[in-house]
Amino acid sequence: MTPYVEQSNPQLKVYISVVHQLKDMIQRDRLTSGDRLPSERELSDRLGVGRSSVREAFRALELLGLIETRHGEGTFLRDFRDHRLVELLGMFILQNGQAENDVVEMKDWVESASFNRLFLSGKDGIEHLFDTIHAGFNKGEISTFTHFKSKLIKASGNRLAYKVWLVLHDFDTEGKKEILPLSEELIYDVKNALLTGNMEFIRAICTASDQ
Amino acid sequence: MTPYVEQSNPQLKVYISVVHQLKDMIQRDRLTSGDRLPSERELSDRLGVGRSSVREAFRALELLGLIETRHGEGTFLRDFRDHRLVELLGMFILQNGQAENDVVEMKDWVESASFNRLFLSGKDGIEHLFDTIHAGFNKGEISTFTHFKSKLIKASGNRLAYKVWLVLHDFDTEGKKEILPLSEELIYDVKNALLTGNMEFIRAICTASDQ
DNA sequence: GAGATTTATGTGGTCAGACCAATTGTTAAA
DNA sequence: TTTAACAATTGGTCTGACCACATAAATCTC
Repeated sequence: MTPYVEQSNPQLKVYISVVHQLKDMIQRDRLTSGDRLPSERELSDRLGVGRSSVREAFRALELLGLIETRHGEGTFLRDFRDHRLVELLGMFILQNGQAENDVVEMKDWVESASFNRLFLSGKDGIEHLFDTIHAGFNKGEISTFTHFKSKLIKASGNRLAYKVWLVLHDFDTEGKKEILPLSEELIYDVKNALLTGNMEFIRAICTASDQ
Repeated sequence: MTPYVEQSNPQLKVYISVVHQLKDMIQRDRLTSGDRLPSERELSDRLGVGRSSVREAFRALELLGLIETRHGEGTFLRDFRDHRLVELLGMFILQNGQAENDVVEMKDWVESASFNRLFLSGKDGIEHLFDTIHAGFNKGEISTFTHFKSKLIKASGNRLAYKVWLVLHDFDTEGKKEILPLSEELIYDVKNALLTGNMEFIRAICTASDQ
């Protein structure tokens, strides 16, 4: 009926504005990963909003992996590179009767492209990478072919691709178990294939391991 | 009905478990975009948790753009394409250009692999596909190169890859505009390249259009 | 009876307060 | 000095209250 005075931003929810103010605060104060954010109660007080609204903003950012909360300690900023956007998106994209073939194929694509990227990165990088992988293998930290492969993909340098691969892999390997044992010899073969650009060999190995 | 039995993992926060149960519910009930989710109060009751915990889960998913809440109406599932990945990335993550490079590169991978898949599908499929594309072009339905490209990727057959491409493309083209005009000749050239397996040509075109 | 108006109900939006649990710093005791 | 008990701070969760918005039902008006 009577047109009432509209507020500055009628649609904007409080928790959204808190998110934005947090972003501004982070930029203004040059906060980086590990830095502590104000407590929920202090922020609630300072911004003049209810604590529940602050929590809604915090929980949203926490689910995204942008902040980390420790009970009794406080809320801390995380490395933004550790965001969980891909996982969350994948959680809802990869749901309704997703064709398994699509997932497997896409995973193959990411793997192939990652290996190719690794090959293009040059000899030195590969040598150094396999030094650490060998060390990990000897210490028993890397014991499965899948783990070995994930190290390679991660090391290939595209963080996004690695995250996507992890999600696809999780979805793809529901209830499956590792069948291909990892040996020093296998690692050596893959290394040689990467050095020489023998991508077919690597694909063959991966195909054999992905049952 | 059956009250939710408290989960075994005591560390798991309530709102996280709500997120997972929402995912399961969506999956189980085959909910798709536009469908309504239970109200906060009903969910709170059904899951045996406080309404504030349900809200924390809802707010997180809302910030991601996976759900939509309408005051007085309820909470609805959104199309995954309405995700807020772009804004969130821009707000917090896009500090180093690396993240952006990752997106561009990964998009390239998906495109290349899709085109290759199309090539492998054989002559008949490509001919038929371009019949409909030509029709769409003449009717003005397909007027940009990007739209043309998206048709190809979608037609390549991997629905998941298409979804992923849409997300990546959204991010990649933030604030950019189409610069490559779509012509009948260009369509013809791409078709020939697909028929002959001239992937380099297609990549060159795409690279030229993706500024 | 048809249309407009009011009411009731359901829903999200927000806040305040209470209580618990975990952590840390301070104080008191040994 | 070391250790134990305590207090303060902080996140985790629930409950209840109230408002704003939307829709369906009941009511009124013509």
